[in-house]
Amino acid sequence: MSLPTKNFLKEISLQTDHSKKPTEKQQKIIEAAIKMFAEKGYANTSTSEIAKEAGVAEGTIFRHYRTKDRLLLSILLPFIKKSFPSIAEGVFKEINLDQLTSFEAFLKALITNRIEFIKAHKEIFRILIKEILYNEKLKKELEPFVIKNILSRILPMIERFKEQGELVDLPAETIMRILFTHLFGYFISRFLILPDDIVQDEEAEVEILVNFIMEGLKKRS
Amino acid sequence: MSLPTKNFLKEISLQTDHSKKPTEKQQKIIEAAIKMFAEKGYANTSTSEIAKEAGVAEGTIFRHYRTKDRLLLSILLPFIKKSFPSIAEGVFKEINLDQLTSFEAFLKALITNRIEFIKAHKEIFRILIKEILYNEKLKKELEPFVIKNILSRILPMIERFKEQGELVDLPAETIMRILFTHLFGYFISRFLILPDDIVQDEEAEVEILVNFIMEGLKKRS
Amino acid sequence: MSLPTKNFLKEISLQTDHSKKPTEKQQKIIEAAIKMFAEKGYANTSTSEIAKEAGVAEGTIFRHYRTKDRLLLSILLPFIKKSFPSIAEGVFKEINLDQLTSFEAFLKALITNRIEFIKAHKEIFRILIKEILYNEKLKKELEPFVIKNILSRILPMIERFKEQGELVDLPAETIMRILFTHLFGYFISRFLILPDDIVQDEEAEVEILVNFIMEGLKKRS
Amino acid sequence: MSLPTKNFLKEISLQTDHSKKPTEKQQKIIEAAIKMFAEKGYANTSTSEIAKEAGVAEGTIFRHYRTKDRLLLSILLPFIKKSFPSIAEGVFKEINLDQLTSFEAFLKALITNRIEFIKAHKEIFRILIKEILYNEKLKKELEPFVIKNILSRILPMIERFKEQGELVDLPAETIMRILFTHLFGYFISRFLILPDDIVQDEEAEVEILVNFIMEGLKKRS
DNA sequence: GATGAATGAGCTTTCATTCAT
DNA sequence: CATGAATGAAAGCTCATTCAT
Repeated sequence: MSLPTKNFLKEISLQTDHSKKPTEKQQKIIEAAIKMFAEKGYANTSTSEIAKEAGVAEGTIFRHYRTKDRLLLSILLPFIKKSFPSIAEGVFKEINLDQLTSFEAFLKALITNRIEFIKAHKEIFRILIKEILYNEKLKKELEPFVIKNILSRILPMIERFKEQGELVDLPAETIMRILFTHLFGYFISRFLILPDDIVQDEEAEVEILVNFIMEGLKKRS
Repeated sequence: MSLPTKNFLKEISLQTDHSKKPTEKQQKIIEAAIKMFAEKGYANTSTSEIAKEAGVAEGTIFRHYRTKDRLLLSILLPFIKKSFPSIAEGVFKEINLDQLTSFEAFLKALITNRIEFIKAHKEIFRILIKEILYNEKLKKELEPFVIKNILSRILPMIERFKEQGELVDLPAETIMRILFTHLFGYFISRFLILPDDIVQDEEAEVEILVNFIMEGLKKRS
Repeated sequence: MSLPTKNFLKEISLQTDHSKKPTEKQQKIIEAAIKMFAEKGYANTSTSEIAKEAGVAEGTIFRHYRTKDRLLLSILLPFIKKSFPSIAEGVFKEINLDQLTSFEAFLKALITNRIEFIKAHKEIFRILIKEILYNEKLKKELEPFVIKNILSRILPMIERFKEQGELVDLPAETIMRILFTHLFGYFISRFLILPDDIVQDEEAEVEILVNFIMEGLKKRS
Repeated sequence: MSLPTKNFLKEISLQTDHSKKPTEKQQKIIEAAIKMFAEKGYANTSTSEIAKEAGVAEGTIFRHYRTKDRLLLSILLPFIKKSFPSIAEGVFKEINLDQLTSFEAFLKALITNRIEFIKAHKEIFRILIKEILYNEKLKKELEPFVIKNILSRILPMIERFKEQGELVDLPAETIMRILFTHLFGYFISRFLILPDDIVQDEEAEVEILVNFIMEGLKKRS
């Protein structure tokens, strides 16, 4: 895949101008593409397969999305915008941060929020992860974007809780990395590798996960 | 990719018949393929690229490996044989299990051992993970193999330590799943997503990781 | 060549679904393929040669016929349907059988009819014969079809004329075989080996041929 | 197939210089090639298949025969020399022509002789016919050779018997063509299309065949 | 806007042939 | 002599993309 633009962020905002409502055919195409990309991966899915699955002519795909690349981006970009940048914002909006007296409460809110989000967009999440891993280019282009949006928001949060004496005495970046490694790893394991319905008691699952991380990160006395 | 055989395990043992020493060119081909598959993924790498990278004619690849599929398997199968089946065996051989009085010690030995193994074959690990995620077929064929080899060995171990009162009072399968999710997730995050040299103090890293998991899994008093 | 189906007869009827009108390019492709297959044989003709001859892109061939195999079948199947099953039917339709008082008259009608048919499709006939000889698989798949359609129609005819005392006292199968051997042999010699225009007086030719066969087969007194 | 020489006849005599006895490996190669060419046709048989069947290395084939073409010729040329040029000679040698008072006796001797010859070299005969039909070039190069050798010998014979009043009053060329068409057609039908062992009583078969032809060709009173 | 025929670049694979050992 | 690794040209085929209708 050769991404059509060098400036990923600009592309995202340009893409936003798609204020026009998608036609019924467009909807069908997107649905078909999501299904097949998630199943077989972008590179293993041909546009003709998508067209057949969507019940449209192959030309129709290109009329709307110009290239296969942009079809992928049309799926991923809205998802990325809704997920990464707001990774904390979403939390912040739904929770009154001031009332979060503990890092544990913050973490629980964050994880619950993200799990729900991924569950609501499971297939697109799968596509994104697969392509990040498979496609060095996409990964590279996403990296600064993620760093800017996630790190910049979470790091201060960590600093604050460190000051409050809630977290282990490690550099904030290290804590960040540990947190990220485990959370991200958890999401991939759970949503890309394990069977779909393995977790039954979601609340208990989050409880364990938070406990897990907290015990690893909380200040040792 | 259409895997050339239905019986993955048989294929593995047949593949062992590599009694003939590989040519110099064969070595070059394998090296080039590993490099490119790890970088761009199997589906995004053409055999002509591999040939060019290896400095051989494209025909030479097919003289030795018959298909692109089998080239991939030639890389993955030896790795799988060395990694999955022995995931605990390796640990058992190097450590005197009887002396492992605690689950923590066992976990530390296991993780250290596997990290070293992956570090020694980082690129092949990347290829394997990428293809497992990207290629539903490979995943499906690997699943029973993994279940048989990993679960059957680790589960008894967990039972034992549960009986010794070291582990949280959850079903062994749940503990297993939690352990797997986090370890696997950790490996993927660390070796496929984060930059190569982010971990400097490996011993401390394992310490944190084990601590992390132990705190989450140990018996709560 | 690996024929795409096991059931030749089914394939034939499926193929009939050619309800869509062929494109102009499709027509060109078929014409070019017929010309080149007849000239050089299927195996010695490359799809790129056909494309060049037809004045289309190579991809166009595969868009319409999926494989080189099916291109060949697209040419042969309609011909087979029109030729073999009706080998006698065509005769029966055009001639009032009841009025055929003699085997000689029947034979003459049959031969005249088939010669005209082959002359009208000389190139396809050549392709078919060549492939039957060259391609064991095609021959095998065609065999039961031919037996069913030809033998079952001609044998009763022979029996009838034997009863009328017109034919030599040999088993009907033997007469059938002799007839077949000579007719088929004649067609191959004439249309595949001898120059195109060697026969000038067609009527005389048939006369000689029928005479030839009749003298060999008629009842000896 | 691109025949390696323009002058077929010269090639034949050059080839004769192979007075050296073939090695055991050469024998194996020739046998394997004959078997596979007869079965699948020249174009559908790869040199590596031949090598495997013969139990030699692929290089060995090329060491002895330089090209795949020449391997084919090594098989066909001796056969052609023994068959076509002597088509009558063989007859002449074995039979005392002067004693042949009738065309029928000549024909019977000729046919019996040729049937035995083909039966002794059935596979090579098949290869030759297949390639003559499949390969326009070979056919073209063989044509003058055949004309020169066959026509020049049989035509005078026909003239002679015509003068003796044994044959129908048609131009000798026409009689020749009819004879050729039927004989050649008969051989192809019998040895390439019908099953191997369909003829049980060979003597009766020849009897019928000769009768067949004679009745067609003999002088009508 | 929607279609699907047409394209051509590029893919995997085959194969006759060469040549160092 | 025999081998088989290596070659590269050409084969059949796929696929994203274009464009006339």
